[in-house]
Amino acid sequence: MNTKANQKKPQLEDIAAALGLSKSTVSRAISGKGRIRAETRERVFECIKELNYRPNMIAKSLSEQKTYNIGVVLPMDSSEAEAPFFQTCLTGIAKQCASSDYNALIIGTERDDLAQLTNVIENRKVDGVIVTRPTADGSIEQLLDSREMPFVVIGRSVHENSVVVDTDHINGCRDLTSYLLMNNPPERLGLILGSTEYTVNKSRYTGFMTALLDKGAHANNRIVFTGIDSELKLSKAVSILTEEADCIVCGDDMLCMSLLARLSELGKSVPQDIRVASFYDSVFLSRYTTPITSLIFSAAEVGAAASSQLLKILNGEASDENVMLGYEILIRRSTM
Amino acid sequence: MNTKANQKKPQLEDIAAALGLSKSTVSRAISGKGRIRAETRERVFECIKELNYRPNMIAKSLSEQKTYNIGVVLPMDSSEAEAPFFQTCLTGIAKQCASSDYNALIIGTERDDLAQLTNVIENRKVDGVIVTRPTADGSIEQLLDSREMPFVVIGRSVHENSVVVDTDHINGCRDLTSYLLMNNPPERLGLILGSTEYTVNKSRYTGFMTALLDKGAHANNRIVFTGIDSELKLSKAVSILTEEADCIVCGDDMLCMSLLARLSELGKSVPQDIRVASFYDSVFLSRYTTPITSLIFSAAEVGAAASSQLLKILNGEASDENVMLGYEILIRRSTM
DNA sequence: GTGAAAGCGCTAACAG
DNA sequence: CTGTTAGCGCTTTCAC
Repeated sequence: MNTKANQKKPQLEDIAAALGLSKSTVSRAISGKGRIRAETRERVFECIKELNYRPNMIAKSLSEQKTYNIGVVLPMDSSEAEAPFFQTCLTGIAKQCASSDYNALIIGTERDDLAQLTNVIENRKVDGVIVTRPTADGSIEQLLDSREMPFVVIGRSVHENSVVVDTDHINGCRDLTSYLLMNNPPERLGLILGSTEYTVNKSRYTGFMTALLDKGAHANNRIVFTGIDSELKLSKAVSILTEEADCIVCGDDMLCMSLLARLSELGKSVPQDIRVASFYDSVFLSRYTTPITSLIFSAAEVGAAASSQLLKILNGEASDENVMLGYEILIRRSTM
Repeated sequence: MNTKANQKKPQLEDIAAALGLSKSTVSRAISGKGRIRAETRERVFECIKELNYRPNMIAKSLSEQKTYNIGVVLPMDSSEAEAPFFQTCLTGIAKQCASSDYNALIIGTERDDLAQLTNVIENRKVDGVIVTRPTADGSIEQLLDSREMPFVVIGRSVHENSVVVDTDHINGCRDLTSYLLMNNPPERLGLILGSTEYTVNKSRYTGFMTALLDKGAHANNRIVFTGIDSELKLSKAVSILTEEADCIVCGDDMLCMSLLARLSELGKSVPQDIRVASFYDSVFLSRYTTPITSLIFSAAEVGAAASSQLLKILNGEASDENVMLGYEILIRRSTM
């Protein structure tokens, strides 16, 4: 019961001494690498518990040239900083990392400012990186690739060597659009998509267009808007849409929320005057006055899957395969 | 121009050799500690640039027993995972850290599950911690304190030795409530606050009550609800509020959003039938159909201030003083 | 003002 | 199967 005194953190050497073994034997017992007698391992584990030993990760890091951290590239532009997707995604990443003794380290990017990323790479603070929102120019992946930093991209990447984890946005958006075209088909179906800077919006566009093709219809270009990345553009788009569309699909939750606010200002009500659906759901839309029909998928699962892939790569389990996750479509009042 | 070949990362030794100096001298030149001739330092810096040297942070860590990481304790309960405050706050933290060669490492907590935090502490992955949402039992701070991990708390803490960075919620909520009581005073002012688990909600309650006291009024307890932490409780509260209140103040943006959805279901319109204000603003409310009057402050600034304080503490600049940040009140249509 | 050498705590050959 | 010995790359006494 003298555990209260001598509170110095025990290290490999201490437990080796206590057992009359050498550091390396203890190290092997812990790592499970190399030959070791089962009984010895038992004794080591017991002792570890008794002395409450925890390895010093920094020393381990230096020796193994690994940090046991993965970087998470997150958009920090004020326009995106509040988007629920990234936060929820981070939840999944953190949880998955925790189950492998890894931790998630934040890397903020603003527009094309990759300073934080560059620093993290140069300071060797992470073993790998998850890119949560790839951009159209692939600059993030390019940087990562040139520095030989393993990475996984969430969403479609323009970069060739990327391992990708994504929701099937193309088919998802196609299905949602098809649904709209089937049931009580709108006369004039409009679309609003966010910045063309982000690859996900290209997938969404493709899905939308494919659904139209399937139906033998074609888009009314006057009411199909892409690259809506400012309130001004949105404003212009909405003023046309309210006149000429009877149903609008939005690229994501944030955009949809803005759209809904505009519609309300103009005295248009959903779904009576105009129906609305969204290609991404979040609490913004599920709790909206009129719950919004939307494509729904778990950002947390996406994050977890991305971590899982990255960790496999880092462990040499060469799983450089892409992962495509599912989705559901939730029909809510906004399109009834 | 032979920089392309020999792409091994240079280290202290290399630049020492190139200059005919010793590692220790170079180290001193970089750190600025100890005596060193100005000219020597110049030469070292030049060489560093030329060879594009970056110190190995892991080695530095081991030697200095520092990680150059700070942990950010973030709620990951599904109920909070989408709350904009934390994400925006993280933005500020990351930015501030980046400017000091530090990085932010995510620590998720769910309810009273402090497993991730415990692991991070035991694995010595961070030098200090920022707690973004202190709970009523002070368990996080207690753990941190017992492990002698420096930390800063965002929001009021029940723990004595905490350094606190906070918005002045008490006065903020008092001012907002006072405003409501002054201009076109409601007959029956209701309140809805979130979980009593979180200290911030206590501050808000205090502010609300103080405003009533100031006015010589007292609360109508039938329409003052605290501890609303589930849809069920909210539902019950709302059914009473719609009958008995003509103006409602909400604890935060998430709660307010839920309230607004309920009101809408019940056919009540804001502000005609009932006025609504919120003790915290976010994109949820500013872009709502009817923009909501609310207390507004910069989560990013809060995060930045917290990092800044923590970094000072870590640098021994013993700034264990609390920081209280300002706020504004934004009057919007919901209370007109 | 500068250099030599001893760590920081762990892992990984290489011997035995 | 286990012990010995070198590192990993930087910081930091302690001499000179």
